[in-house]
Amino acid sequence: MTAKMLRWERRPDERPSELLEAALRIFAERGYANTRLEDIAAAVGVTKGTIYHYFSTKEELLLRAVEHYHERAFQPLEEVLHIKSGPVSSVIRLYLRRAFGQLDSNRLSVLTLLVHGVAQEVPEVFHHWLERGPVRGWQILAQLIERGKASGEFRADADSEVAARVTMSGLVLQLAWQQYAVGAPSVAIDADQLIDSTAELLLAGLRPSRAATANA
Amino acid sequence: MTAKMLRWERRPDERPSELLEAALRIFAERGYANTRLEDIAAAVGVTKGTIYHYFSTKEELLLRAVEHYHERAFQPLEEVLHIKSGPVSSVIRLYLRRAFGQLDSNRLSVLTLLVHGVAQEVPEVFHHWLERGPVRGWQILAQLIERGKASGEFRADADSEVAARVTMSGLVLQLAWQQYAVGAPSVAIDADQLIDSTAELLLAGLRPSRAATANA
DNA sequence: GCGTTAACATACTCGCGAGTATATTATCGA
DNA sequence: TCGATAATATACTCGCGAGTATGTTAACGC
Repeated sequence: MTAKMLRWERRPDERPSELLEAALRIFAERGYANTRLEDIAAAVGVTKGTIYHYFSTKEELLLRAVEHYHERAFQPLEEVLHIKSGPVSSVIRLYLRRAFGQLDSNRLSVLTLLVHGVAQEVPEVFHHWLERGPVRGWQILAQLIERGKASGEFRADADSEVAARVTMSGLVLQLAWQQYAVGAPSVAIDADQLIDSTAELLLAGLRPSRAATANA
Repeated sequence: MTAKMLRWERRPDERPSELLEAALRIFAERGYANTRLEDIAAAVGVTKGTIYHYFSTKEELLLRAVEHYHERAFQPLEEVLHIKSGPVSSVIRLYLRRAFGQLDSNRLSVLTLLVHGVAQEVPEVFHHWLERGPVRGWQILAQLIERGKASGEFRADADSEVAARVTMSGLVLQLAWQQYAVGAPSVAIDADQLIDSTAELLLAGLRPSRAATANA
């Protein structure tokens, strides 16, 4: 047994992302203002000073944490744009399930609440999140709808921009609120039902009516 | 000219609502954490001590301010449930316009961002807002959709719960984000187009398909 | 092995704002 | 008109946590 044990390690490469992930998690749990940098440091096993070695301010830490999350989150989503076979409806169903299904929607919800919380305090973070997150999200869906319009699968007079926006943000908000289902029972709903029903409603709204088809 | 002018008035009846309205406005502008009670007091022409004469804590002030807003906001919305003539579609269009149209959606957006900001700090306020605001909002719409299903105007297999939820929260979030259109230009959109297109998309999604009608 | 320095820790400052204790004064009732 | 007291102002406390200044040590290059 070594009398003098190694008390801490140098981890210049892993530290930053360790800190970013802990930061996002704890910020989301307790809120930005209620989280002390010491808490984040402790969660990683270091102290506050270390944070300031890598990040200049609490605000920057948050911004970088959000960036760090978006980097990974959007890869599987943008993939669906490469699917060219089969009806667009199926691609849309797949897209919505990938974006909001499974466990990761948990993080997404929590991040949504977090950034809204700092919208007035740190608007830059909120803007950044808006552009890299939701806007990208609905632009992908809008593209898919446009494709369906071009192929005749969807009504030509459908407003794809609005349809994409409302669908995506509706799901985002509903799922975010699920975090608070305890304490507000009337908010709770099954996530899969929410996603699937929404997809079907959207597709039904986009499908050409019989009348319009007859005209063509 | 009176040598000794009246420097302040006693207004035991008006003060509370004056304070509540100023509080909601300033909280929304600057965020809950960034707002000092002294600022709210100053906006009304009093000092911090006066606030503590009427409200026991900053948290209570926020809660009461949200309540105070909801009291007035939902009256015109619940009225539409009494409209029994004409197609349900028209009632739904009217409802969405009343809920989100005009200037008051401004307040609604700002309030939405505000309460999300305190979701982790002061969950009670958030829960309260959720139940009295959004939940009530989508329950009204769900009722209308159910009525349309009963009358055969809408598809019998439509998921009115999910349709109402996603439509309402989608609009809420989109309109809330409009507050930040400056600084994030790709978010900006015309509010009326947003509301009208959403209404048409929803109604198109609810209308029976020709096939289903033929079966009946 | 042995400086050197980057990666950490430790110990402070410092301002801010919620809450409180206390002083002042407007106004009502008798 | 004169207490009495509710409505307001004033002046403080006090804890908290971001940021900083300065130590300490792990690990790499030579």
